Amino acid sequence: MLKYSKQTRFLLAVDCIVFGFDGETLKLLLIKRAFNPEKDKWSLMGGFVQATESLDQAANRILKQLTGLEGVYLEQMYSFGETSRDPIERTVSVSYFALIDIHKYEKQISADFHAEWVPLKRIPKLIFDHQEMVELAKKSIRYKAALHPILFELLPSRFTLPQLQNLYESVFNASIDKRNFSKRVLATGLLIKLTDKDKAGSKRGAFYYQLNMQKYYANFQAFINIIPNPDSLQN
Amino acid sequence: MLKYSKQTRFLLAVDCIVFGFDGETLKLLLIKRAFNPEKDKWSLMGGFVQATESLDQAANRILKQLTGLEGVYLEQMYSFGETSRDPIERTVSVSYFALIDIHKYEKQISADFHAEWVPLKRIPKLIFDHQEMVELAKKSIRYKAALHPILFELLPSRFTLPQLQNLYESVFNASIDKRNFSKRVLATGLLIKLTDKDKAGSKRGAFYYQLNMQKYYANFQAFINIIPNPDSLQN
DNA sequence: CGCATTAATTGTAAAATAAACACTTAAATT
DNA sequence: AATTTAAGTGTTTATTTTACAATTAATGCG
Repeated sequence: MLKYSKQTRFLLAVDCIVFGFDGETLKLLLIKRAFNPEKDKWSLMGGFVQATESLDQAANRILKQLTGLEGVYLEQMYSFGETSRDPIERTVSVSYFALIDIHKYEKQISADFHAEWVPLKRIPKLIFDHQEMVELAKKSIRYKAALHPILFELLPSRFTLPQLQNLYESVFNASIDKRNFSKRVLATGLLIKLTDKDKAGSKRGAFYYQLNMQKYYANFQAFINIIPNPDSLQN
Repeated sequence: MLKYSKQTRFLLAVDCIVFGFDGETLKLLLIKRAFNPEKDKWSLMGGFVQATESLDQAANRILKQLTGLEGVYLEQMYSFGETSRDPIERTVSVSYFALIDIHKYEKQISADFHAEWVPLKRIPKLIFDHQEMVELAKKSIRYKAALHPILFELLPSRFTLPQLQNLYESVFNASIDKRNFSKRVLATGLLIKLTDKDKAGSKRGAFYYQLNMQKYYANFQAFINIIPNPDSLQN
């Protein structure tokens, strides 16, 4: 078999920035690294790409190892290729961000992989350039969420408007007028109001909504402006 | 030195989708591949990442080889990692798109590298998955240009409003009302009207403008809406 | 030299969208 | 029954976007 024999070959890794939302707080899934180098330090979930799998397959495999979940919302973000980003051996990392419903497996996670949900506001020091990856991921979901309805991926199938607003406010680090917010969100036609309420958050209770999946998939690429002033994305 | 000894290593390539605009037509810079496999077939400009350079450095090096230019607008786009995208040996390609002022070196290009400017509407069959890269690049610049003033990178330092409008219309494959277009563009405050005219395109001549570089760099991240209906980005 | 041609330039009114703003209501608790 | 707490809801104003066509500058031709 013909080969490009003179060329250097590189280690390829995939790193996943996994976001979750518990109805109150935006969180990242981090692990205590189980092997050297940087054993026991906080890290994103990552792993080496195998010879037989594509990048997307690698990302999905790694995410499944971490969370047990398949079919998670996963999007390639950026490839990090500074020559000395891994002190042991040069490794190029293809980063992905994932948005998952935190409730779907709050438990199995930490048991199997020493993983933990950490509030985005209190991310510890991370290994290598993972800090930089997290920063870019925050920026990326803000950017994308300003234009597309991706944040629903973070919510359970039934959710309330106050929860949704809370999520948007967390992602954009802004407070939004609730009258205008509900107008905008409902105007998308993406939400179906259910007849029962979530009584957990208040005495009165808040009506549950669910996504109109038809419209959700149809309009996913469309621009949907939920955020008042997109200039908040500037950073 | 410690190594991740058990892991597979991969060839890493960089491929550049280079856009140019001659005042009339949007074009891509393509080359006739000089080596096997697929010798003499049309291809994007690419090359293998070297052991001592970062991904960005590789992209800049390759772009310089092709165009002789440095300091070109270059942005990492996406990493392609299907296992058999290169039939010879598995290669992961990190793609970049570049926006250049076509006039800066219309000539030296084709001489040195068998490169040619090809109208975007008439791209020939390309090797490997380069077709897919081009499609993604078209989509990416459309997306980005709808929100940020990147298209100025395609224009010479002095340009006219009709040229600029033509560029936007080419990128978005749409026609825009010229009164509304000039209002929007001028409202950004990014343009400085010069006192002389370009007499090439019409009898009356069109005034030259240049970028206010201060504002350009300051507002680059800001959202600038020049495109009437961003839903045209849906595809 | 005036006339015809061609593309550049410019403004306004109507419609749509976004922003600002506060009271009422449902349900649980005391 | 009264109190507490958060959910739910509408209107007015301001801003932005859209639709739409006549005038002007310069050239070349008769």
